Amino acid sequence: MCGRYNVIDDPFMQGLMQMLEIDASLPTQLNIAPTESIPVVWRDHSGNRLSYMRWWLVPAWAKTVDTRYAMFNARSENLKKSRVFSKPFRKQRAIVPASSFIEWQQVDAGKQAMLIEREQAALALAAIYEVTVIDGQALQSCAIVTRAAVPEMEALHSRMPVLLQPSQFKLWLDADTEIELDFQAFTAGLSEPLRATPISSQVNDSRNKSADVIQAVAEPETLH
DNA sequence: CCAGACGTTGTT
DNA sequence: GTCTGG
DNA sequence: CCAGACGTTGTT
DNA sequence: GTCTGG
Repeated sequence: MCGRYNVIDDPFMQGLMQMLEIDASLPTQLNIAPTESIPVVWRDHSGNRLSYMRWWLVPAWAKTVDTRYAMFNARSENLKKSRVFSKPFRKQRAIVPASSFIEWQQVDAGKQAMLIEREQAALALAAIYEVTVIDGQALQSCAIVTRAAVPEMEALHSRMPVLLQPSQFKLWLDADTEIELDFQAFTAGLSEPLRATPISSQVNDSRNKSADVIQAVAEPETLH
């Protein structure tokens, strides 16, 4: 999973942007949902670049934008064989900077939203992007790559976004490098603990962009 | 060879 | 139940 | 991802 | 763009 996340303009995010060699800060965006426009770091011959892309990948051949298929995530296990994902996986890999992401944990009472974050750093989510000509206009769109949850997170949810370490940034963004399905980040354990905080159900409504959406409703738990 | 169709995730 | 919008 | 809307015919 | 069918 990874169907909702946050960007917060704080020192952790600024530090991540610096590591990504992007000379810009990202404005705070809370409760970002699929189909919204999100900041994405990708690489071309001139170096790393920042673009805003539609968070819902549009296939290269599509003539229109639609949401019939769930393309805001891309399973890492399927990147190579999928007709939609194979070219982006080979040549169009990207990083989505995130302060935290949201998981809904199934509990007896229903679903509890959990905010997942690192304690002392922002997150680099692995992504792929595509460029599609729609009505004569080039549209950039992207999907966040997912993987099986690490054991520490399984109780919360069975899937999670692929988290990249700074040492992997260059390799992942380099279009000339071939990445295989056994890429470390698809299967690695946690390099640092994650913190999971139960938050208000106000986050459920993607139209709610107020600070209330990251309000804790119980004590955080450290996953390690 | 060309024509024409094709795309997905997470959850139950 | 299924599709659309954010 | 979740929330919220969604339907039809025959007739004027 | 890439695969399948003829």
